Amino acid sequence: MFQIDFASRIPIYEQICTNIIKLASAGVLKPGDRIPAVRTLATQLGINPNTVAKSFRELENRGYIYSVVGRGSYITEALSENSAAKLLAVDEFKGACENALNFGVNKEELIKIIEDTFEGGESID
Amino acid sequence: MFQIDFASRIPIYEQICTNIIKLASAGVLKPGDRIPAVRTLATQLGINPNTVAKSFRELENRGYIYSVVGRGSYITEALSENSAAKLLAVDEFKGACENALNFGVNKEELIKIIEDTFEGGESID
Amino acid sequence: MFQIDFASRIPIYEQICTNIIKLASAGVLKPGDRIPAVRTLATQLGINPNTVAKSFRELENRGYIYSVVGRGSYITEALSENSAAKLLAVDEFKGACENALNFGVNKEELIKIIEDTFEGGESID
Amino acid sequence: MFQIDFASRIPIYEQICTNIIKLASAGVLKPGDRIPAVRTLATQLGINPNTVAKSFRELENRGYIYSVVGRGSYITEALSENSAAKLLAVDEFKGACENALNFGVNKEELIKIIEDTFEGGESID
DNA sequence: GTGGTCTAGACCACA
DNA sequence: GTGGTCTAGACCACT
Repeated sequence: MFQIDFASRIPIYEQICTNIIKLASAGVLKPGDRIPAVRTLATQLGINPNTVAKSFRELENRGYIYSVVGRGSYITEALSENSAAKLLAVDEFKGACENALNFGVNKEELIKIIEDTFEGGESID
Repeated sequence: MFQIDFASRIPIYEQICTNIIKLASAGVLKPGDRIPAVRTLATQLGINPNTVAKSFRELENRGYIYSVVGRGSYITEALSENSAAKLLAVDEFKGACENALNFGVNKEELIKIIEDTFEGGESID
Repeated sequence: MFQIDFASRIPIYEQICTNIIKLASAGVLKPGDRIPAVRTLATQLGINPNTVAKSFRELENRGYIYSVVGRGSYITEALSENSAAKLLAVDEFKGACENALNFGVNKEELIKIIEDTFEGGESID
Repeated sequence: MFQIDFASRIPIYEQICTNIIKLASAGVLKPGDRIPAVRTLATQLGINPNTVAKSFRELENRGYIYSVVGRGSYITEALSENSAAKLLAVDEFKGACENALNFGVNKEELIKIIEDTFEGGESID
């Protein structure tokens, strides 16, 4: 299904969340689809079931999946092909934003970049 | 000089790093400038000197300051007001911006994120 | 695993770094291998866990190991038996050798230095 | 006379020692020459006289200079043009030697390099 | 006085 | 159990 980067500092449970979102962005997982059982996925990835369970709990909290006892976990409408990619893009944008702030780029500069981007982008269509 | 947010999940030593980078990016600290002594800053911020020392070590590893025993710590050229790091941050921001545009995030959403970021981050005062 | 020379002027944390590098260069530790936990090693060596943690952080900065919370620390590819670092060390040695020759240091003197170095350093046992 | 690198981690007093040895290697300072007074040199270099005094003490301990109260410090025969360069070369060689040891280069390899170097080098003459 | 090293504790998130 | 962060002390070499 996907791989865990054990060398990464990003918690495994978070990598699982991101990967499921990515699979949804790619259209591999669609709303209503059943995702693998906790134990199955844990075995596949070679990690502790508790860790997988934690990521499912996290995804459920965010409203991206819902779990039914005894049946499994399912993708919700909130994690459709387009919304998933959008979520990742927004996350990346947030990170870049904070980074820019730290290096003293001022707000106006950033807003100008946004406006340039949107102007250029919209005229292409 | 700046304030530490003890309620934040971001480690104190990292907050110190970020704040020094911000001060340099804002032009308050210039290359060659001496930054306050470990113990002095620790007292000012109301934290343990070891924590301050840790952030100085971190900044030194990143090449932003250099420390000399018996003399103090100094800002390097790498941390000038218009450093390469700043340009990189702007570039990354541009990329994230385009990506967000491609995935249909609208302009207002992005501007809101910027405003949230700058609100939370601007504790330099 | 190895011994710390408490009488040495070389910081303990640096001795740990060096010893791990030596073990890896000797092929005892291979890329992917897990190194002992901070607390375990600290107990074995009879030192404070913080000191061990510091050396692990240092090794991680140099790219020789990577640490993951909850899992442990692992040797990276950069620290393989025939790593680039080793080749670099050999190159540096060659340069120093030629330089010594140019300044009239005689062969016996150099060989004596080598023997002194290897005598002091070979506490891997 | 020479410059101090304040950004370097090498203690200033040691930089002074090395620089005086270098000047002797270059033939600028010859045995019997008087080296500048502690206070003069301190002012020139922009450092504390205590630091200069310490390096002079160090050089005197190594037998490279001798100081006469009220008259100044003088280069000894031990620091002649050739011997000085040799000392530096030996120091560099020692460092390279330790480094090679750390990366698991074995003694025989190093000795082979030395022999190759001396073979190649002596036939050039 | 400066930063660097080390110890002996504590609490946290993650697995 | 793992590593990461933080505090409160101490001693050291260097300026």
